[in-house]
Amino acid sequence: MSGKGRGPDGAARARILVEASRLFAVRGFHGTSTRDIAAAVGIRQPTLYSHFASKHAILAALLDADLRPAKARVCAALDLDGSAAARLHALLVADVSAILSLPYDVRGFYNDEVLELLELDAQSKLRAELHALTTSLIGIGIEAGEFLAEDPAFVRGAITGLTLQAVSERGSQPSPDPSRAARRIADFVVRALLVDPRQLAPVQTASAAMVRLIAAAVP
Amino acid sequence: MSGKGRGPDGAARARILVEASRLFAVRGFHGTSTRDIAAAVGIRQPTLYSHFASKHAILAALLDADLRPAKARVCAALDLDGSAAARLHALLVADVSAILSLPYDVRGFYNDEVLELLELDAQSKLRAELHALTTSLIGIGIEAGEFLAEDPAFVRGAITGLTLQAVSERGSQPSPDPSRAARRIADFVVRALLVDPRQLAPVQTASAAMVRLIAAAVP
DNA sequence: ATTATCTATAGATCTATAGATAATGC
DNA sequence: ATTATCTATAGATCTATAGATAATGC
Repeated sequence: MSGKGRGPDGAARARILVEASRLFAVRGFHGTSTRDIAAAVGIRQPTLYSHFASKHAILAALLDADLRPAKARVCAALDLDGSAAARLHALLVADVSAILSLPYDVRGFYNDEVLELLELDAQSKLRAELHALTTSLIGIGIEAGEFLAEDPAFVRGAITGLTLQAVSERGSQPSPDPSRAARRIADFVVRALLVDPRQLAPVQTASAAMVRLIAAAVP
Repeated sequence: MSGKGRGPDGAARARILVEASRLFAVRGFHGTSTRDIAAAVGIRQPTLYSHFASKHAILAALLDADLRPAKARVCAALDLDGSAAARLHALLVADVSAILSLPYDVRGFYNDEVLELLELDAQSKLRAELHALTTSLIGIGIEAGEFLAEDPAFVRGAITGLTLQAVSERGSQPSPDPSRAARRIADFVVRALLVDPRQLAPVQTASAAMVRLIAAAVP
């Protein structure tokens, strides 16, 4: 299985994605060469092109692995019955848990700069949809009088920062207890938004069941 | 003054920093070539090297312009008398106002990846000191019973995310009203941390005078 | 005389392709 | 027979240096 041997189908591709995500996280997309990725995987540089059409295609595959399930989750949260606070809480728990459980180091994904690459139009559009759907859920909470009237885009910035912090602490290993870090973030955000912070406990209770529904909605 | 003319002393250097910051923000450090920077400034690529020893030196100068005053501010906030809540609030107002007033697009600065470059050891160390000082102020507030016992590093992640959001909304133009956005961020963070959210109003009052003291402490 | 700018270019990358080789499956 | 891997390399960059030129200051 060493030397010029072939690995099982798809295994090389999976390893390329894992190692590329780590390198992109530490040095950035442009700061990582295809030689760097190949060296981390233990293959020669041109062999990457048997698995991906281009370096951009590696990044696109990584972004899709993050964004596609995220879109399914936010759509599920918007379709649920219940208060906006409970749904936002459940969405955050499900989102952060899922991100911390990915086999990839996602620190490099939350960098708008990489999406500016023209070759990533589809991922850029998906990210914009995600942002719009998330802010609409925050807006529903504001209109219902559950949340303080903060700018939803501003709140989303805080969520992104908290998520990145959790992802950075985890480093490149999947988190041992993703849901603990996820609940902490969800609690922090919802408590900061609630008009009446004493509602946090009932919101947490309602959220728990919703988390499972949201997770089940991901293909 | 066009063609092969010389500009006033230091003007070219200042323009290089402004344009480089915009390009680094949009495409990242490694995604921006020295040709790109020169083209944005309107000079030839090798002329950059009359003003900076290397491409890294441009980034180092930009990071210093952000980090050095930030360190002076956090030291000033730690030296002030008063509650941790008021001092943290004032520090956030002063910090975010200063960042939004810089002539640079700082979106690319908050990317840990660029600091991994070995040539930026000094800036990396300065950033680490800043983080330690900020988290110590949060820790003081927790020990005093003013703040909920959130992990300070986690709170710092939220602050970073909120700041980046404000910086992204501003784009590459200095903000018309930096202190408004700054107060919004400070209010959000302090309200989320306070054990008793009704303390926000007195904290805001105490903060206002402190903001001036912190700003005056920057060389 | 000084120096900011220019042209020209060395030397080191980096992405991607072409075609050979060897391991597996039928 | 298929295909994952390899070696070799084309062609396009990219950073930085060398040395010429022209604008300013004394």
